[in-house]
Amino acid sequence: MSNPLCSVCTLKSNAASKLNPGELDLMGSHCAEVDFEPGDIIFKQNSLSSNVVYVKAGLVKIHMLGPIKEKILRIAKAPTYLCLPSNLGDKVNHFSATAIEKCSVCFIDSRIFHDLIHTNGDFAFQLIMDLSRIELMQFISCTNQSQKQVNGRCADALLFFAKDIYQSNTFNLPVSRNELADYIGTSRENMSRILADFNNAGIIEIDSRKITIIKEDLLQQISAKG
Amino acid sequence: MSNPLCSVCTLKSNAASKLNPGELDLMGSHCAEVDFEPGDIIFKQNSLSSNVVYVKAGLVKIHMLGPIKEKILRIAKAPTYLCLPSNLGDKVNHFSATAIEKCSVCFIDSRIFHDLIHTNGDFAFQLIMDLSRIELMQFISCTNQSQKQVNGRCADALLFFAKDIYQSNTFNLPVSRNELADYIGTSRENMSRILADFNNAGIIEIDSRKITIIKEDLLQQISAKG
DNA sequence: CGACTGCTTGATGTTGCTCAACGTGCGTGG
DNA sequence: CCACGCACGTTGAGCAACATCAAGCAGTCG
Repeated sequence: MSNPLCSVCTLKSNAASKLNPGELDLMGSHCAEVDFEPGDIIFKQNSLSSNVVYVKAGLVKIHMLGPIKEKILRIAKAPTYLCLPSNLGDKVNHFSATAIEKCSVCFIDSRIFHDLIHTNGDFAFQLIMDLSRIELMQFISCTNQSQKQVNGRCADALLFFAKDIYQSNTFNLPVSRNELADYIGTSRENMSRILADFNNAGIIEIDSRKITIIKEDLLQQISAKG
Repeated sequence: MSNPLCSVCTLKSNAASKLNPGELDLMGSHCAEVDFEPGDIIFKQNSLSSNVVYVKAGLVKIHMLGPIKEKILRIAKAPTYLCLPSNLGDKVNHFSATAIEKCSVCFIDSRIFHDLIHTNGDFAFQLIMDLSRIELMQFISCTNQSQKQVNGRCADALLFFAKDIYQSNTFNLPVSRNELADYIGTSRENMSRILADFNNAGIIEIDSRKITIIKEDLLQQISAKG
């Protein structure tokens, strides 16, 4: 844990780049930076929280306990704010966040954050834009999840990792099959089967957690057809 | 269509109640109020939009065209803002809104809205709170939808109408079976069957669109068990 | 070495989707 | 006015998709 100087931080959020030096210093003096290893819990559902969480670098999963089992709601890449929803709307976290790759995270006092929203309109506006964009993505993924069937959803997930996260058709899955299943809403066993099927069909190549997308067009088709 | 006086409006949003008289007049002068009948489209996916939409009174559905068919994302009761996500994040609507009961809707120039966010921190903060609360509800409903099976989801929907919308165990369904199916993510036929089953089991009573919940505890149980 | 975790595969059951047929009420146009 | 199409609702039968159960394998850690 360190007490960072936000003003010299090179990994500022869209919103934070609207702050002036004085405001950044204020934020820095009420802010703690922590590093996390894969698997480390950043914050947990139902715990009290008085911080806004900003992921400066790394990859995290947002997840919550559903009626049956764990559900991964979103896989979020830095830079992103995490705690806005549960924190500003309520005092207790309604979901958990866990690092799935090495992460650098800032915990910001939410009173300061609150004050900055009040005093800096550009900052507030950027936050609203970000929240809006996330809401829209949530809408789309919710629709896909409720209408596509599992191999369509699995194709979606693979393309998501390739395009949005790693910008490469070869990547190391940062999550286990079990987590992947929780993400696309199926069982661990099915997940395994589908990946095996894709592999056998020559659509992807699997070497444990290393995935290579061979026939991207086919994967796109599977994703589209549902 | 009328040119309303926002300052004397008795149905102000949480956010708008933070505005001062001058700001309200400014909003009023860039605002148009329109009434909608059930079934009327308020705005449509893929259409261009330069307005923020505020539902002053009534009930609306937010829906979008998925890979297979229509999906109802949210059923929203007044007062609520609708267009924030697609409008501030982008120029085109990424989903549609349709009245499902008589509605009174204000279309507000989004530039003015933008300006108000910049100049009035309380207003911006309220919007962020509202967006956060909606995002959280979206998370929960997404988890439920992906883990519960259909009759659990159907129970959820019935309880939602009874508790959140009508505050009564007897109510008139404002939507068709088809729409209800799109809402909980199943087929029209299944929807019909499940309602018939609930009816036969004495859990609810159906008279066309009039629903009476008889055994709420049982419905709660079905909802919880998934 | 044994216990454990993560992963895979096959066999078996269940859920719920699809298809098809049919009834109803409503509005339109002949 | 009736015939017709159309949206909505209901019901039954059959089947595909998917979950669950069960067993087994490889790698890892104490």
